[in-house]
Amino acid sequence: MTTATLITPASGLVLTGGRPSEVADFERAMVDFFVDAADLLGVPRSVAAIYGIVFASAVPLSFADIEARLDISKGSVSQGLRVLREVGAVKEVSSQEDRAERFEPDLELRKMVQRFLENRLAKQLQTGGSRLEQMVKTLPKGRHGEAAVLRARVKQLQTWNSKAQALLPIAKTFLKLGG
Amino acid sequence: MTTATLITPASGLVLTGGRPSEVADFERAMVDFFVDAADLLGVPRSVAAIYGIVFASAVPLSFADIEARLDISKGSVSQGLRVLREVGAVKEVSSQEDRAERFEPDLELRKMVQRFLENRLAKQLQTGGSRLEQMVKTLPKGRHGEAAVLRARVKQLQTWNSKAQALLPIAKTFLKLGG
DNA sequence: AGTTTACTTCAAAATGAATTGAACTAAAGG
DNA sequence: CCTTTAGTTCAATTCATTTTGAAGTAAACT
Repeated sequence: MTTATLITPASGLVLTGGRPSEVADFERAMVDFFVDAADLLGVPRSVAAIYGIVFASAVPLSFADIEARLDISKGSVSQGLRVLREVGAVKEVSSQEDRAERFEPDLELRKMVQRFLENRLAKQLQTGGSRLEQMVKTLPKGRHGEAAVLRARVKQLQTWNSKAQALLPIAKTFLKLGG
Repeated sequence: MTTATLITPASGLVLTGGRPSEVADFERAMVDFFVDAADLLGVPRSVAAIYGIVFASAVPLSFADIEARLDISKGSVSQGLRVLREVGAVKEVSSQEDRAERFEPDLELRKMVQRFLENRLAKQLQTGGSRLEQMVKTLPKGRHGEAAVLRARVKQLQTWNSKAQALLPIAKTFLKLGG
């Protein structure tokens, strides 16, 4: 088997194959797109890459396809697919051809974004909120204006925290429009 | 010097001292708050911790104060402060007492958040946009409905990308209200 | 001029996260 | 049943990022 190995500039990942190079280019671009997003969203790059390669295929991909196109180990593919299945980003479809599992994108992006907002942002804002309560309790009651300064700072954080909380549902609604 | 060493549960950082423990508690909570946020925003934890300890003090802190309270190396303090000065999160104030530099929080949080939105989110959305253009160019023109499937997927990403772009200014405005 | 104090630099060490791959399980095919 | 194919698991490795600390610079005292 002839194996041209191409380095994807941005993702640092590798796509292999002797397949038509427009396809490789397209896949590369798609993988890079999701890998970039992954950095932002705090998801492991390999997981994003797997999602990208699945998203870039019009037909469901097998485990082996993914392994070959990204040139990553079986172990990584297995773990990556597990994560993606768990969050519902990818689903298994049965194939008549052989007994290999095949994967295609499942959730709409909207739902994934929404889930991200829920899990990462909302949760974070919430634990931030309780930390702030904790802070209010431990506010040093020193003399001078010092205590006042610190109280003001905590208040500032609380204001910010609730604004962010208020923004979340707005963002959700906004992203929902139009689909 | 008696040195009680306390482990901060969430940040994994350490605060040392024989100082009144309410103050330590308060500082710990503040440092944890910012360290949590740092994870979300993709800033190194030690940098966030330094900002936190500075934010938790009603009076400007010296280099040595920071080093001692967080129990981190001089090198880390130096680098962390450099980053914070560069982004304007912290500023140097002169002290009459001695020739040590002192630091206090500079930018309002609002500006820091705004700067984050600009730099990380806006930039990301923009490079995502150009990747998408690239993808359109390399869309494989295979027969069947396959090409159509892929075109639809790219379109979906574009829609999402522009929605997010549109959301940014809204978020900015919203966060600005009330200050 | 020499010493101390205050900080910076950067190569090396530590840490932590992602990745590999070999051993394993399970189901299908013969 | 025995073999093959398909995928999982997890200890060990690799890789990237952070952190350290020792050596260096520079300004302020004396």
